[in-house]
Amino acid sequence: MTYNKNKKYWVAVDCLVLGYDVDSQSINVLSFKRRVDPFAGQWSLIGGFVDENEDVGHAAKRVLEKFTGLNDVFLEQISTFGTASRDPAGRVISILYWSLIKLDDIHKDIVKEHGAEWFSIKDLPTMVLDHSDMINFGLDFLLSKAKNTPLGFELLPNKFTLPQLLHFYEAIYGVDLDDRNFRKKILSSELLKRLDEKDMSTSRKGAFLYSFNQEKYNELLSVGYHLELF
Amino acid sequence: MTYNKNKKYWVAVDCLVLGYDVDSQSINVLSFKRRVDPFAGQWSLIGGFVDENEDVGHAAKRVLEKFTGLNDVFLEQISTFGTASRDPAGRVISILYWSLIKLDDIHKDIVKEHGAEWFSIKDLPTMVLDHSDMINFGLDFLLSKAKNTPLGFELLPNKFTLPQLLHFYEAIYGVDLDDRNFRKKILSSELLKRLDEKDMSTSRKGAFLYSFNQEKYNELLSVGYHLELF
DNA sequence: ATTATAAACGTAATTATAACGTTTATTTTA
DNA sequence: TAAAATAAACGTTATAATTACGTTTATAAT
Repeated sequence: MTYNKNKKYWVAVDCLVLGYDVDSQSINVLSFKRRVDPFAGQWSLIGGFVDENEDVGHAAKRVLEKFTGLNDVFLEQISTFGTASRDPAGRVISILYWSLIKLDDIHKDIVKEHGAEWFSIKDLPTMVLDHSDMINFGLDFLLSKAKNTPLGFELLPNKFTLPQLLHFYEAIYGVDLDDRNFRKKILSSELLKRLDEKDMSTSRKGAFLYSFNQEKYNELLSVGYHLELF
Repeated sequence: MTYNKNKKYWVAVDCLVLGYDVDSQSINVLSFKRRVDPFAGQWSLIGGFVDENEDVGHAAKRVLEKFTGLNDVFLEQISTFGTASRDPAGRVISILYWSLIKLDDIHKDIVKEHGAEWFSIKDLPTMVLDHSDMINFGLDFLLSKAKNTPLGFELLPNKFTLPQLLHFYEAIYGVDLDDRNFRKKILSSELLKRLDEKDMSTSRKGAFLYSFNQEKYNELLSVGYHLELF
């Protein structure tokens, strides 16, 4: 065979699952206890090897569903880690994906059933192999991409309040935003739809719930619109 | 060995080399005639297999230098292509890098020596395997990233004129920009340094040459600056 | 000296942003 | 049941940025 003089390596996918907790206003990373040796028992991202005749994107979906029960959620390839020494047990090239999920109760339950644990990014455990590098890469990527894409809406509940949205940006960028100006800017884009429903959990007055209008956003994109959220 | 039940695959790097021709105002892709079977003789991006004990980033550098003679140029990983059927000759996962280069005379000569050919993106040949997908991915990536990063300066000569910079953005986004407003916006950022030197090649008056101030940009970045070029 | 012309500069109207103060809707409690 | 408390929502004004234009300038060729 033509390529035979070249070496072959194991190819894995790892998936950085990020969630945002509206109450504590923190970004959380989903971690599992690694099951395979070496380093079984250490904290790890979810991952697995790419099967024969399996597209790498399919492997990522399969791994995500296997460990979390989640499918039909945001899942995207972000980078490939392939230093020669990244895994002392053998040459493994790992393709990193990320999944941004809405931390509502359903997801919390599903994840608990599968034996996972959420860690705030302010309080991460020591991770196996280069998984800390993967997390750092993903968080940098989040910060740079959330400025001009509607990534934040993948992490917030489908129905969210303007104060929640504001606090999300304040949390990830570590700044204080003026609520009056934020409100004006975000509403002027007309990408949010105000619902006839209020969240009464954090104030006496209650805060109107909004949903993100993905169709409108796609429409605007197709005519050259450039979003600027922060 | 722990991982032994899993299959191994060939892992390659491919490199999308992009150049911008100031005169024809077109983005060009560097192509080579593929040397290995199957499909030897078809147009291809430059690429090669990852060596044993070699970091994948190193493989990309090695491949770029081998085919173009270029080193110390912009080189970045952008995506990994890993559908099971992408290469009929075997399971190969390919990590795509891109290199943005300045099409000055030195580069033109070096590249010619190595038997490459430049194609305008408006007139690309049929490419081998999924290399057309790779090109499309890279071009989309360029458009989305050039809006808020100084990527354009990797593609322009070290010394460029404001009309050249203007035409670059007009070319890649396919729009007409107002030169007076463009000038004002770009100069207000103070990221360009005007040199005491003019390019006399396109007008009697001559156009001042500018250079991009990378240090100033890094400095601004570190205090939360967000560039918005288009 | 005059002409041609790309490059550079200027201005006024409009729009967006920043930095503030005020009002409202609701629950709790006095 | 009126008053207090307070997050949420709304409003205003000054400043800065953007847009849409017109005008001047530096140089080589005639």
